[in-house]
Amino acid sequence: MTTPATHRPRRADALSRERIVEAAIEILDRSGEQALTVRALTSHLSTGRGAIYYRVAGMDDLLAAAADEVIRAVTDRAAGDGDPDSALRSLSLGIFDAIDAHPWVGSQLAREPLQPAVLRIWKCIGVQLWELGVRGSATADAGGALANYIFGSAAQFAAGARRARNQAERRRYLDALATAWTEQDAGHIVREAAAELRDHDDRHQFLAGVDIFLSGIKARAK
Amino acid sequence: MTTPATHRPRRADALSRERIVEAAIEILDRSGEQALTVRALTSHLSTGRGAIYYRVAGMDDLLAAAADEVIRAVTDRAAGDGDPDSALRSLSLGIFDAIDAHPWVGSQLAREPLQPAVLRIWKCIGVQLWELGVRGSATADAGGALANYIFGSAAQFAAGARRARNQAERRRYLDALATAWTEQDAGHIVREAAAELRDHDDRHQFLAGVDIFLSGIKARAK
DNA sequence: ACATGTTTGGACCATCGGTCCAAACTGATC
DNA sequence: GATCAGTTTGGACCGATGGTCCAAACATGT
Repeated sequence: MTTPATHRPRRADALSRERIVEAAIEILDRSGEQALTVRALTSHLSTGRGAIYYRVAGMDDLLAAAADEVIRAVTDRAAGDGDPDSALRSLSLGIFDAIDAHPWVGSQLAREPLQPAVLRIWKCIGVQLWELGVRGSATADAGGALANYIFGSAAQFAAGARRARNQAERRRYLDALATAWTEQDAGHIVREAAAELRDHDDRHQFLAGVDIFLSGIKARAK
Repeated sequence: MTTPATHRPRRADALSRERIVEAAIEILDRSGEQALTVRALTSHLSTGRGAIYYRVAGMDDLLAAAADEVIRAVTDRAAGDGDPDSALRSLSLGIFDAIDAHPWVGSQLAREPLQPAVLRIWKCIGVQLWELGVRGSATADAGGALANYIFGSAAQFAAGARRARNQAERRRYLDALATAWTEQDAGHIVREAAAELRDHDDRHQFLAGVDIFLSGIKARAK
């Protein structure tokens, strides 16, 4: 009576959720977040809107899936790294680099706590914290701290990267930040910090933050 | 020849940037981010679109101004608090509470690094770190760590608050998070953490994160 | 060959942010 | 008090968006 669902391609290169997500990532990487529209997808895949909404619940779903695709590669890679300390560091760095390569992931991570990519990161952190000997409610505290630090940095760096693709623009951006910082208040105190800010390295600063966090965990564990 | 610009109201309750921002905050608080449209503003202020774009550069400008309005109140209040440690704590808590009351601020903070509200927070943190004895490049590291932690938490909690206005929904949300966490992997390790997650208090966890960072900063200062 | 239920493409809708411009208004000037 | 110049304002308009819907096109099991 009923035909059980078997695979039934319609075109030579049949559409699939994977292919759609893949195309979405391509568009996001090439032209940024605001360029990922359902229309851009349809023309890129040379199909119609219905075909896409048949596989994907909507824009949110698509973005979440794309981010998860990128993040999964990172967490899978970082899972096996030696001691928990360096595992957490390499996980963090992996996420940082992934966002550096795909800025849109940064904004996406900060947008929605329940999305797969976020859960993935949470779990990865949770496991390493356990290895580190963190137990009980301290797990949620420490995990939340590190995860939220990562997400916050992700969003900020992503916005920075989006704004300043090349080195010159980046320079101008940091100058603007430092200037805005000083001119708002002539206090001598902020001066030095602003100067410091001017030539700092995002990647280095990010890792320093992770270390601060790890130090804090250990200091409180005693 | 030319008439120098004096104040020249057109209606009894003349429009002004302040009044527009105020109205925007009202809409955001009452109906959430997605409800703040230029059209909603015009009808709320019973005016036309041009009148708004005359005072405000666009949606981004408006959101940044609204967030700054909320954040300024917090930083002003926290500026005078005793020792740097408790000043940083009360600043963080102030931001947390502000976001609890105005969830949209959370998403906004994570969106754009150069916006006034973010600079305000950065400066506030920078000053207290100086008081704490942090100098040189450590300032940018520590400040960035704390600031990005705050922004990340802000966005995550904001998304949570948006999703779960009442207690029942909140309950369901945390359950979903814990369940998603466990079912993805049967590993015994994650179980405990997930259970812990189920009945945690956002505010408490947030403050714990701040303390972790403060511990870390002090541990590394030695 | 035929019937069946699945895939697909594109027309359509409401709505958005933003631009533009002519009318309405104000205060200064003659 | 009439005129004028510059400032504010309201709303028509535009292109584009996300999402819904449905009839045609199709592979498959009978």
